[in-house]
Amino acid sequence: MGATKTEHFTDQQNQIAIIAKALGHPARIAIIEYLQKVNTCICGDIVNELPLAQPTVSQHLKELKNAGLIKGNIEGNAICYCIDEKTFDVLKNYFSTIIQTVTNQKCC
Amino acid sequence: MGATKTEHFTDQQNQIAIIAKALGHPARIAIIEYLQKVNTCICGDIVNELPLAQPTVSQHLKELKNAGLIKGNIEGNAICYCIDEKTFDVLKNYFSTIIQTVTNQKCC
DNA sequence: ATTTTATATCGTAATATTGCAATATAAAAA
DNA sequence: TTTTTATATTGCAATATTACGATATAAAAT
Repeated sequence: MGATKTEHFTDQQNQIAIIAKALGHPARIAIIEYLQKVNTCICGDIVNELPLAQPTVSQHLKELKNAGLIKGNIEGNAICYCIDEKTFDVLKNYFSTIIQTVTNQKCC
Repeated sequence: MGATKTEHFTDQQNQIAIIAKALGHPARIAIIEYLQKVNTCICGDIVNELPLAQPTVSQHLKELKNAGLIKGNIEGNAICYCIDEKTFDVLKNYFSTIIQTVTNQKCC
């Protein structure tokens, strides 16, 4: 026990959960908001924006990248990061569908 | 070390992270999808829908409720659960803004 | 009153996450 | 070529999450 029982759920359920989980930390939200604010890919500079040590930031960036929320291109000795909208679109559409279905719910 | 440094981030960043985190588990996504499917509040019945023991489901329901994603009303000896769209709206709008900002990004 | 049904809480083991110092890597600058 | 700069990886301690058996609670049914 202790580990998530992913095998009991559908691929789509697991995929949505993985994306949501990656966004489930304020440092990672702060990274996304920074990339949104500068509105371009950023080479370097992310570590200085956050109140966390460099290895910690690197780890958070890796998780966002694994979930498909950001893209990273090597650019010399720096790495250019930017938001990958496609994955945000997946989430947005998923939530939109839920909201639409539920809006006229005959509920308590 | 080990604990999330919430105090370094804004209230909004923490709030979005808390909601996303609550959705970051396939069992909780499955619960949301079940509530969406039946399209009404459900009294009882959720435990039988999931491949997890009753205390585990109860715990997941509590987390969804704490994050504001579902509402629960006591109805006799059962509890009626349903989706709380307001919180999904918060997320949807948040992601919509990100997507809009980023769509014309001059990126790598 | 007792039993059943639905749900919550407690305790705890297994596992995962968070954060960082130390170190590694690899390109750029000197 | 040495140093600097940017980032990743490793290893580990602190903490959090996941899952569930056992047990508690409380209303409904008998």
